[in-house]
Amino acid sequence: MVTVTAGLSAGSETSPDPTDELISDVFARDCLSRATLEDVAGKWGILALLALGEGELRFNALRRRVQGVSEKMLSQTLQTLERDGMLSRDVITTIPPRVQYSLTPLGERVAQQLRGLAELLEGSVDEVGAARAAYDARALTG
Amino acid sequence: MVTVTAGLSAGSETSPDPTDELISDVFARDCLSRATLEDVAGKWGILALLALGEGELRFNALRRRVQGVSEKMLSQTLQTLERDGMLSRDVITTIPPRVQYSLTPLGERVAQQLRGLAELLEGSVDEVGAARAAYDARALTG
DNA sequence: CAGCATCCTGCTCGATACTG
DNA sequence: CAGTATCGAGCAGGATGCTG
Repeated sequence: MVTVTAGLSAGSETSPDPTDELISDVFARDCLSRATLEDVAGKWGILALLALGEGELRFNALRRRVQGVSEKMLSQTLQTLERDGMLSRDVITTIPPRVQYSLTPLGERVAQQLRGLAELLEGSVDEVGAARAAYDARALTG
Repeated sequence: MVTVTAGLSAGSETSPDPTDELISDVFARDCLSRATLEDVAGKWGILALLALGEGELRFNALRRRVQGVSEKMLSQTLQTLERDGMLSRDVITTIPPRVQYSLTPLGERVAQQLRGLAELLEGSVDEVGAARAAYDARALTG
């Protein structure tokens, strides 16, 4: 795996694997793909993207959908995701003001991946619950 | 969407949608699926699962693969994922001691989803980079 | 309604040192 | 090698109040 992180070839670059077409690597500390992964997969990022995957929403509707998120964190999360090109923010200057959030094509693709993950986990609650119970029982008995 | 979080039916449960077979919901604050989502999608959780998706690894090998993770955080992350039934920890009592980490079937399924996400993002670095540049330029010019 | 600014808490995380 | 224990800094994140 090539781990060049800024698109620049290192002085001693030797093309280790010609079949490898990716120049970005989520395992590399300073790679943009890893930073994006953290934005997208963060606690609130996932839920915001999943919610918008169901259709565009206004700020407070989003806030109600993503239970437990504070105004501050939702605002912050949305700004980060907008900066990463995952969603677009459309201001309708009326009184009262309205702001519609919707996914970009890139955001849609990411949301689709996240949906798969969320559905898998929602369908595995029993399995996870059993695993936790077994683990905790083990911890008690040694 | 039914948002029962513990498999218990609320007193006023009215079966809002008969076609909905899921009883867990990642959007619900206290649902186990959401907790699991946070464990799995956390900063280090994703990378640990992705690394193990390439094959079983020992502690320090995992630590080298997941660049930037501290000993403490890796240990903590692995414990959480083991508790959730995503991976298994096999101790080989030799001197020096060896511990092999490998994915469970559930972990494999989760890792597969994460791989799709990671590959998508690795392939979108240019798009994300451009989006960030545009966003930052906007912020400067007002 | 859709936010930003401010303050403040506490939990996350990294560094360091020690154990089997 | 594979961790655990402890400590301290810093950032995540909640509460509150204000603006357009």
